[in-house]
Amino acid sequence: MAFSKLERSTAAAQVLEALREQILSGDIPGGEQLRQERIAEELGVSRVPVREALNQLEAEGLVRIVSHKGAVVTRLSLDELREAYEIRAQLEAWLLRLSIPNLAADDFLRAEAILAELDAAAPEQWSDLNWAFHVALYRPAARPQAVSIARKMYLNAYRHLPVPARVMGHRDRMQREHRSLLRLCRERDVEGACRALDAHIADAAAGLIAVLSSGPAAEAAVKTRKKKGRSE
Amino acid sequence: MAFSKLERSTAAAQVLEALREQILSGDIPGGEQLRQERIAEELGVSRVPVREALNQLEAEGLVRIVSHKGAVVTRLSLDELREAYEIRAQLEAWLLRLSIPNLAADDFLRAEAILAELDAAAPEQWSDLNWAFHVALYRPAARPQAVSIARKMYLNAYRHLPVPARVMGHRDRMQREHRSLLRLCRERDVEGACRALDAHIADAAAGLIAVLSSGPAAEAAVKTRKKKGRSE
DNA sequence: CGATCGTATATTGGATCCAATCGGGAACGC
DNA sequence: GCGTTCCCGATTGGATCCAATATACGATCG
Repeated sequence: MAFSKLERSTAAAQVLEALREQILSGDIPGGEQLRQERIAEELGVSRVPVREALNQLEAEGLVRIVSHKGAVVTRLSLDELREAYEIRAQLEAWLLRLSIPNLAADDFLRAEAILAELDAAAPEQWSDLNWAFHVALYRPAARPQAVSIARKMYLNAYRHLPVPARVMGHRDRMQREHRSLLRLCRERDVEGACRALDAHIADAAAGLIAVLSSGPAAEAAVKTRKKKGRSE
Repeated sequence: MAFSKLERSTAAAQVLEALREQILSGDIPGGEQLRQERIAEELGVSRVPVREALNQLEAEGLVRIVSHKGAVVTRLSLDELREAYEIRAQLEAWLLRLSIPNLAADDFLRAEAILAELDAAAPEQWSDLNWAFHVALYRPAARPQAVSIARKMYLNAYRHLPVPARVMGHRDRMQREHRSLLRLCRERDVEGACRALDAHIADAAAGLIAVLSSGPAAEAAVKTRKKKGRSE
């Protein structure tokens, strides 16, 4: 079995965590059917906590449940992906605008530390570190709900990027954009920083959409894997 | 029992719908403990679908579940309420900006019909109609996720407005603001309309916050009711 | 030969039963 | 008198069992 029986709080919470992790990482690709029985036995619990977790995931928009048919991992259309990035751009630009005047030396240090970490990190960590960098810049804005929404949009889009496209990805370019964004924040150039942030997000969107629309081959490869069974 | 056994899809979905309705309408006030047993017998189902519904509500942020202690209806702090309105303002201004150039005669007609309906409607319908008006203006933007987020923020804030404050509320003022906003949209005055919308939302926020911070009496009255039991 | 209806099976939805945990109160000791 | 400990009731979490429903396959009839 692929999972180890963790010992923490409730079984439902563990199942939720495990499933969410696997969905957001792309380990379980969009379109995949989630069978309660299989998940239950893989995690060593009964179907009840699995169902509770699935319900929660549905409310989070990560799976879609149809009565008596089961749960399927959702997949965002190109339009939905575009919109997710647009929403991020709107919210994060606003956050940055609020934040820049109050960014402290501490914040800059942490942001730089994250960038340094990102330079050396393995691809699986890029997503989290990238987001950590963004959030570091928004801390003084003190708008947790907005950050949470933006994060949700970020993760929900990122999982659609096929794994091969992540490693060969545009990390250098991203890092350049990060560093110039950080510089603009240091100079308290609100308008410049917001423009840079907007461009940065638009860039990421364009990259994802380019991969998805030009290379349906990769998508197909991911889809076929679901048929073979993922029980190893 | 307060609920009639509806016959539709699954029991869990019915419970979810019923609970969400009651929470968003303010019928079940924030801070209230939700006992599975009671809800189950009131709706004539077992505790299982109730738990599934509660899990979903937790993911929606309407209740908070603590292990082995139960579910409590969440209550937003003043800061959180302020932020919810700010997020609405950001997203809806963006939506309006996208929308105005493409608003058709049809849209204006529908918006006006909603305003007319609002003039005559009972207080319980104000919330839905108010939102329907806003959404009518955003239709050409074709950004369903953003609308959905804004709606969630709207509903989540509105349920905190004590019922007495709703009826004596500022409907006339709201309607004036609605009509001038609509006029600006007709004139394709993007900047003016966005300013008006921003002011409109800020107004609503100020009203709610004024009621909540000046009149903790009403809040206390609501809280005490929870002790008496709501079984009628 | 094809379409349609029925049945059989797999899978989900729900109910009941049991276990784990929390809260409060009583008994005990200091 | 006050604090501590232990136990009991209440409530939630989880497992097993049963019911309902959808899908697939095959039989029957036109």
